[in-house]
Amino acid sequence: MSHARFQEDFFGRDVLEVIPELLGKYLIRKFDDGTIHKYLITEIEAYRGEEDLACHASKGRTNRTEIMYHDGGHLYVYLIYGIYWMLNIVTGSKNNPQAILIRGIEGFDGPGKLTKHLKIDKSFNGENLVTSDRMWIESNTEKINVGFKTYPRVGIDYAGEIWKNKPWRFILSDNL
DNA sequence: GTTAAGATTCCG
DNA sequence: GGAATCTTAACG
Repeated sequence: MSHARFQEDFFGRDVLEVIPELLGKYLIRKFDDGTIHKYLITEIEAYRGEEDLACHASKGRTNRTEIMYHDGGHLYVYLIYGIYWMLNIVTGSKNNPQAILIRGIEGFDGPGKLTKHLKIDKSFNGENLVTSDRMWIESNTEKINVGFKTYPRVGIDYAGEIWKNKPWRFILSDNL
């Protein structure tokens, strides 16, 4: 099969619409040595708008969150705890800050672990998944319908009961 | 300029 | 449970 890279229209919708569809799809990484690897996306979380107190954009538009205000399809990458890079995919329309945190891919569970393996760093912040030659998303032709379960998001105790309890963490089930 | 806290992981 | 480790944002 030729490339089935996802385009702007996929990422441009509301994050809650995109997130169940992103599960079970492939994250493609082309490393500097030219090798291309495909990773099944197994665990992701949604962060939705300024009203979502767990979303970084809840504090408004800053240099850090600027990328989330762009239209969908860009990457939002930041360092957490001084050690780990977090990989997020921006979704939604322009000036509508949303993102999906990639928490797990096949073989590498944990947002900090997978970015280490994928060699993600700050240079990926703002990367465009539609035009990038080192990272993009492809459809999965083998598994059309995937099962998933939802859970509350992780590590956001500060966000208050309402947002803390939103079932916006999606995990791929053993499917079909 | 200083400081507090964080979308995590590993070790004990 | 605690440390590692550094960027961001909120002070002033």
